[in-house]
Amino acid sequence: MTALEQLAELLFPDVTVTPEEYEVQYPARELKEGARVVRIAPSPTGYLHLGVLFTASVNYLTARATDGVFYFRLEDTDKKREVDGGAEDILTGLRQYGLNIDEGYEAPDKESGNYGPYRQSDRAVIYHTYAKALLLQGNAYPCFCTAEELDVTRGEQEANKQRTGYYGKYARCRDLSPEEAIERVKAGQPYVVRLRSPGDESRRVKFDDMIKGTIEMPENDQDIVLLKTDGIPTYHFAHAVDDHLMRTTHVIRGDEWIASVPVHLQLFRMLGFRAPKYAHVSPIMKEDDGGKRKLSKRKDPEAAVHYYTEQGYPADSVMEYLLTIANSDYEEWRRCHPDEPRSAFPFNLKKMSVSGALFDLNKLNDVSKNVIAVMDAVSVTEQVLTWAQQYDPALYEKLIADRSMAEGIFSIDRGGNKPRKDLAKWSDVPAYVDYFFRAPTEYPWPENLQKGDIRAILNAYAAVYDPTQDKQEWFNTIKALCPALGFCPEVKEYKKNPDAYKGHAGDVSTVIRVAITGRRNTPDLCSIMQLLGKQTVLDRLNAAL
RNA sequence: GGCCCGUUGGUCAAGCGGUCAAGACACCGCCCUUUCACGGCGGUAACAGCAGUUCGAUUCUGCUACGGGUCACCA
Repeated sequence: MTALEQLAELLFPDVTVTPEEYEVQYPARELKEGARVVRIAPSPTGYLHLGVLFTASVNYLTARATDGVFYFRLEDTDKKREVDGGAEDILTGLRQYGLNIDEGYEAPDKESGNYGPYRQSDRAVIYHTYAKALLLQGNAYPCFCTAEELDVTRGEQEANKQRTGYYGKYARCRDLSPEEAIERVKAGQPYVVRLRSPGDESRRVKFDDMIKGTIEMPENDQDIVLLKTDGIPTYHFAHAVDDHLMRTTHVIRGDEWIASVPVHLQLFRMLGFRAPKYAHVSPIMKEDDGGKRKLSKRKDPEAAVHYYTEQGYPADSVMEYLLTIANSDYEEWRRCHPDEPRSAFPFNLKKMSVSGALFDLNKLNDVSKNVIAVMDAVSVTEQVLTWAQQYDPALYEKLIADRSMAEGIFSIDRGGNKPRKDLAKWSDVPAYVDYFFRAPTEYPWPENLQKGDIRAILNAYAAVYDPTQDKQEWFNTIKALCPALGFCPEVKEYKKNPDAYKGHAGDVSTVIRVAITGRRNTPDLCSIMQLLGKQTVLDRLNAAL
């Protein structure tokens, strides 16, 4: 056995198979022409980020649009940053937003698909197998430099205005003999495994990004870390091994990775893998002091997907909004296909914007109003209750006490061609339904009316109030009251000769509206009165006098 | 700082050498209307700057400015 072989055995005692065997175990997928295999591969470092949801959506739609595969891989290779329940939070979130996976990690003891394991911490031996092969080929080596030494080197490089990093003459462990490496390993020195990069900084690599277009960069000449001291792979190495073995055809990820593509391409080549196609998605930005910056987990509450849940934005609304950002012709498609599932949209990576979009709450609200406007009352009630139960117990109590009343409230002016669009999110509901549950505390009477006129109107109406009237009858009653009160029954008539009247039928109905709801503006008053019931209406009429 | 990428109205965004430079959100006005909302109609508002290529540049090239990303044993 050569010294190199001895070193390989010493470093990777757990490896019992060869890369070739994995090729057999994970064969090319049998899919129809053009089908794309994509994935979402988050690391469980906290709650689900809007950017991850966005990228996941893009992957999901790509799979659906090509009859491909959308799978989930858990990148839990950084135990320091890992957050308890992080993976579950992400999975729950994706499910909640309808991004169902075709295969992959689903729970700590559950996964589906033939290309697993889908949790990187379960794949150690696979990475080691490939690292060992690289080592045996002379394409990888153990490095014993400590963090402190690396810091010193970086300091020198910066002082000398050199590029920082582990390359060329700075790659001190690169040419350690196998014998010496063996000795140091046996002596218990910690080490990482590095790639022996064949790259040359003066050469250029070119690749086609499906979103950004053709990009040219200097070749990678850094001896990047493949396996960390704990034997766990870095992102770069895991990416190459996993996406090859899982037969990913298109890597669609955040564009913070674009600078690493030369490293990735090099890794794929050295491992003998065919590189996937890349598509780098621009981040969702946020306005900040007049400038733009990436939505930040720390600074921006709206970066967390659970923010939208708490605010009560329906999952559909958020997804619809995200899609309008992803492909700008989505809105038009939606108008033409109001009932189709999102997965039917002919999504195309090439239609994605190259630069990052500013997150626009206005637009989200508008999209969401449209989403909610076409829901039926039963469904709205259901969702409001579900939301309120968790985030607004007081509202929940009010609504659950009389569910049919709740449905009645949400039925007002709903349906038909011109539905109301009052609600953008469930947290708008408390203010919207407020007056159904309590008598007015103040009365914003119309300024143009005298106190005496108001009393007269209220008295006159109370005398003829009939709770069984429908909307038309109701308004006819109002009109009939007008002449005796000195008001004009017809608005048009009034406008022709305003001085002849104290006001018009609209003013009369406004007075009643204010008395009953405490507001000048509400949806259809007749419906409101019907829901309130006779006794409540009379009580409020009297209270206002 | 090196290396990448980007820059069309307040925001999102069509455009891919010849357009009076789409559309959506927001804003404003008018109409409809018992209030509000919905809806309809209309309006304000943009090609970062400078060179070059071209008969002609928002579209192609270069430079400048500004913005973003990245330079870890994090992903």
